[in-house]
Amino acid sequence: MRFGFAVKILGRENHKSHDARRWQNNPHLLHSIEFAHKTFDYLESTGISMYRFPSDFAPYLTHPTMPQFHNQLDEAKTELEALGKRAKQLNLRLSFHPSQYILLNTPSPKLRDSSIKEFEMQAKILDIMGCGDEAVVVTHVGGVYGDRIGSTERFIENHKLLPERAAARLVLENDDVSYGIDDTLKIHEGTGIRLIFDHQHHTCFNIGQMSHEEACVAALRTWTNARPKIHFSSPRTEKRIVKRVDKATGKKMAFQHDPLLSQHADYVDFTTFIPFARKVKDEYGEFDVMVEAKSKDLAVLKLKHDVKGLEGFLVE
DNA sequence: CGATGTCAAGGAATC
DNA sequence: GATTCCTTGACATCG
Repeated sequence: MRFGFAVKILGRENHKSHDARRWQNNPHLLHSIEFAHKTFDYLESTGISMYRFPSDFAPYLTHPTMPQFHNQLDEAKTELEALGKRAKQLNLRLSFHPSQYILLNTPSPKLRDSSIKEFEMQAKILDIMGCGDEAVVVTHVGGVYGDRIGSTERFIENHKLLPERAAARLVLENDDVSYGIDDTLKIHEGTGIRLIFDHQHHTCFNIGQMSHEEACVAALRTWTNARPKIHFSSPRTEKRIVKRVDKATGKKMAFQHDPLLSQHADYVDFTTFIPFARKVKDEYGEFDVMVEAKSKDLAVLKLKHDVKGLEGFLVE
């Protein structure tokens, strides 16, 4: 079992995950790759073996009005290959997760096509790096557009438009408001797409009768060519004070929010994780865990510590 | 240097 | 049809 986190390292100060400068300053994938080597240094020194790249790792790579950025994969080919070689040496499992604006099931052909381009490019980065089938690009089903059934079917239809390499990398995750495991399983039947089970999302949105363990095992069984992976996080339970601009006065006001199931806690509640993971492992076998906690890598290190030496857990 | 505004992008709820 | 929230960090500019 591997544990990983997304994008940002909290355990090091002044660490950048990618070249985030604005387009006026000509950011480039080559700079992001240098940062990624630093990230890999950290993964190596802490023993973390799974990592998700930032979605804008290659800045403006598919931006419709900025063609000057569109050749970055060619321009950084050698460096990407070297980065991939190093990932292999470190036995790292890598992934991407495009942003909320990338939507395969949109009714807009324009947005659909630009989304497909984005999936294709992120898959291509992993291809150039020489990553195996375990390195995936994660997406959600997308919007409802007033018609859940139609929008689900449109995902299946639009999936056929993906270039072969993009389709091979793309995997589908259940979300917390619109499309649950029942929906993603249906889409799997129609497309063969592999499924990520998100434990917290299943807590938020589960219109069927499946338990977390049942739903998870069903998702894991869609992986035929690589070890499956799940997302795990715990809901935030404490109340939270946020500051927002009050429209009437223009002043910043403090608002108190109730705890929300969909918000991520700083760390993972291992008293939930351990029995869940045990059951799933008994039923299915080995899988990896992407930790989506606010404390990122620190939460991974704590969870690894929490399960270390426990019967049934072989932490890689 | 600290504070504040801004960033490519969509969807859903509300009126 | 227009507006606001969602939500996050870091870049970039302003005073």
